[in-house]
Amino acid sequence: MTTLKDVARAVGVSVATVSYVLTGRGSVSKETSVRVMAAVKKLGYRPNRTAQAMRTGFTQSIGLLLPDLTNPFFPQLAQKIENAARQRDFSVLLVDCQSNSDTEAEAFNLLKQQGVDGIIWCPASDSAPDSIHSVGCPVVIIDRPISGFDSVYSDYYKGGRLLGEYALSMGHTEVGLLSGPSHIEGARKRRQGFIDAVTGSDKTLNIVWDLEVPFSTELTEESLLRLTKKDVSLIVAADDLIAVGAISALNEIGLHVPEDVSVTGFDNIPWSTVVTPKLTTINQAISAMGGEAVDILAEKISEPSMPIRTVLLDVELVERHSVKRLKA
Amino acid sequence: MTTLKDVARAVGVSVATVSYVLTGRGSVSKETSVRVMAAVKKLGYRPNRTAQAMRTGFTQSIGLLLPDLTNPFFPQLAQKIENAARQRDFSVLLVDCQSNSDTEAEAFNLLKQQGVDGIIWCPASDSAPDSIHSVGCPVVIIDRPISGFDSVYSDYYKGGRLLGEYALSMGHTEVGLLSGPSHIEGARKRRQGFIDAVTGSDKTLNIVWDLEVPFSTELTEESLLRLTKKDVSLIVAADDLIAVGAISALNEIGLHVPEDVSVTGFDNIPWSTVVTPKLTTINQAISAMGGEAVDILAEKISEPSMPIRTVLLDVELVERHSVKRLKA
DNA sequence: GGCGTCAAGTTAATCGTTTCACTTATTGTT
DNA sequence: AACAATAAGTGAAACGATTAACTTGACGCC
Repeated sequence: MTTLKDVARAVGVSVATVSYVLTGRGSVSKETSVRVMAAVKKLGYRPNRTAQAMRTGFTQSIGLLLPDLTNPFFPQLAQKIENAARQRDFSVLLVDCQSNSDTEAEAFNLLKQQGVDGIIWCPASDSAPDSIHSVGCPVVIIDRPISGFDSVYSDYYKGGRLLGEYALSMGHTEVGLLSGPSHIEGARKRRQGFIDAVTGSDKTLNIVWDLEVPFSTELTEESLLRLTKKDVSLIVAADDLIAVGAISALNEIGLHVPEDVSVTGFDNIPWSTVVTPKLTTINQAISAMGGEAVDILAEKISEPSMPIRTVLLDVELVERHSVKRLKA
Repeated sequence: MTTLKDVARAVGVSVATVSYVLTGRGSVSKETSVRVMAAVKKLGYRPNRTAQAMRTGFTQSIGLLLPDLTNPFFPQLAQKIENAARQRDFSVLLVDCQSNSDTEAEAFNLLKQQGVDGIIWCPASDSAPDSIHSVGCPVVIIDRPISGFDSVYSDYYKGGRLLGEYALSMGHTEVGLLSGPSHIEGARKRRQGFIDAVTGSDKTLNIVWDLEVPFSTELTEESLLRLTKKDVSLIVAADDLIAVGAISALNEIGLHVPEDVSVTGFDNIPWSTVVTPKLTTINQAISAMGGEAVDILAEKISEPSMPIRTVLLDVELVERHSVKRLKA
């Protein structure tokens, strides 16, 4: 590795001068400046980030703490975040805690130890571990809001409403809910949005059952059993993973989607276009989510006194082929 | 952040002594050792990795350079690698180059600058950029071998053969190949394995067409056109993504899998069980791949003179429902 | 001519560890 | 009793950058 010293020696000036040229801070003549830059280029010098970090306290890296990369929602997010971060000259330290809350709590200590300048965190549940309070760097929360932190997430409530209005408009009257984990606010909001949209004096939609299942293609025993009763015309799943699991389970018992029963999802993950039938779902602005998170974090890093912000991203219904129209 | 100095002051010894206790290197009495450990615990001291890196030259972090996280094969791998690395007390710096070779080349400079101790790299193509030669840390290549580097990848050739033998055993005689990019060795090997298994004096299988398509669900115009000709009973796709794309395209033109035409994949990504029909494919030992890669890299980091190794992982056919038996 | 001002550099301290070289006290050996 | 060997610990240099404080010389102004 070439160091400042090497460059300084090559040009015949002190390391301070080279540093001043590079940071553009001191007062250096145009001529030396040019000579320094030439040497920098020639030697392929790049500042040692470790040494910079030692001196400045900033590592130019951020932590990305995710619950589970095998949930296809997260890789997309991770890609966007990594790219946005790199554009701003930040590296990304990845931690996948596999939805284990102990690992998650320990991750904060780990990231702190590595000296990250900030953390983008998608919580595995609705609460923050104690370790977050001693982390000493900005944290922005993504996808699953926790109060007291900067956060960026989609308008789940609106998504739920959109689905409710759609169900109504397609003439469904008997529906089953495969709600996500109630300890996750996003899941609760989706459910509430749907319920608020379909209940009221003049509404005719009947929620026949409402079951809590994890965000996974593996449904619970109870919900699997419920599917066999054929007492609903539409199943509203809390996310696409659940929807896909439901479609599989329905096929297994000889029920076709959407002919026999309709299904909706949430998230618009890539899977939703490869299953049969293609899934009607709610699209989240993942790219914007990643970009916003990085923007906010970067701002907070350079200006820690910034007030806490919450950015709510708009969602939209994407209609595909998993819902049957019952009446005109 | 608590520093060594704080601990030293609390105990009433020099920083050197504390450091010796922590690293277990110097000669320290049992008693002081105990007192130091107590203070470390009480103050919640953790060595500053940046400072350690400055002194030792090791950052305890590795780079993970991937082509594209939206290909569902990679998140699985990334998760395994991150976990294996963390177990060994390494952090993971993620770079997703989105299959852009300039970004990929620049990533090596970036990772070098961040001071990673080693790099796990899945190349976007068959060749290494120049920047890799000046990176100055071990690199292990994963999934897509390049000669001259430590590498771990699956036995693609065997996978191809397995598929060929299976095709034969199921009585298919007219098959079409959706081969992957010919600039990727893994794709060439799969194809060759298949061809070697089905050609020979006593073999009756006929390769009607053989088209090159990218590793993606988006097929090329040419291959789409070919699908409409209905001149094959089996389509052998170079990976699951292509297989899924083919199934979609076939459905679009009113052909059913496997009744009208059979399809096989390769990789056994999670998608392969959610499509209809579930995909018959080749399973790769992803967890082992990640684990081995980290093991080899860690060894090479602590002992750079280790000889170059190649580990070939076994694959297996997983039979699901996308291939129809033509004759007993 | 003396003084202040400014530009262009340099010197050296600093960040938190690790580790080499050193000191001091204690023990063992003859 | 003298001396070496060892245990237990300290002091300070080093890693590579940034930056405050300082030096030097040139210039302008009265």
